[in-house]
Amino acid sequence: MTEDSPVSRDVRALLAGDAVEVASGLLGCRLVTEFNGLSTIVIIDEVEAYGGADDPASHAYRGPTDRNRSMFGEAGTLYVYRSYGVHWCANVVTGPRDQPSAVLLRSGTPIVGEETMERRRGRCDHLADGPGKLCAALGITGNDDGTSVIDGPVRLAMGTLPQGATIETGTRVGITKAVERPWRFVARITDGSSLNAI
DNA sequence: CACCTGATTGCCT
DNA sequence: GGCAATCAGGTGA
Repeated sequence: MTEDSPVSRDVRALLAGDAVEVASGLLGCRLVTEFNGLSTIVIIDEVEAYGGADDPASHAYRGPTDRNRSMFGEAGTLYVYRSYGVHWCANVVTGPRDQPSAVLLRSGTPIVGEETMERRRGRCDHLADGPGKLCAALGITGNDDGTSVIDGPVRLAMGTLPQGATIETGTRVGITKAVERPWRFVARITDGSSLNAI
């Protein structure tokens, strides 16, 4: 076991709580990848919280399966799943082991490696403003499922939102159960525009 | 083992 | 703004 750096200790502390508590704290944090020497970093600006047996909208609602196993791991585990048979979506697991709870990373503002993201996305706009797009831009795939955001290939780094940014809550997107819970968190600039607006 | 649905995206009208 | 694409996991027979 290696010693935590001050930064990773902060990340661990941040992820210790329940997903709903942790979610807004992830806004402003950096998501970092480096594959084949290509660095990419985004500022996380939209997330959603998912629970376990108490949350009918969660993949973990009915207990562990081959797909959702990572959600039952320790805080900081990455849960990557295939969406609509085409896209990858990434979550950061929070809270104690065997107590499923995770934050879906829905959107980010690119700050490093935009050129790499453009190539991976095959376009020059809307690089990471959606859960599937975010994974595509950062090169995150099912290979990264179960790895740690503390010391794995996909890392979380502490960060803050830009001056004047506010956090807006809303209902989760694309679900059909427990639709009323306000477990979606979006960072916005004071004029109401989204952080990643082109 | 067949059927159904989805924590989405991007193109078309 | 509407809708097709696309397929693996999950559910029920």
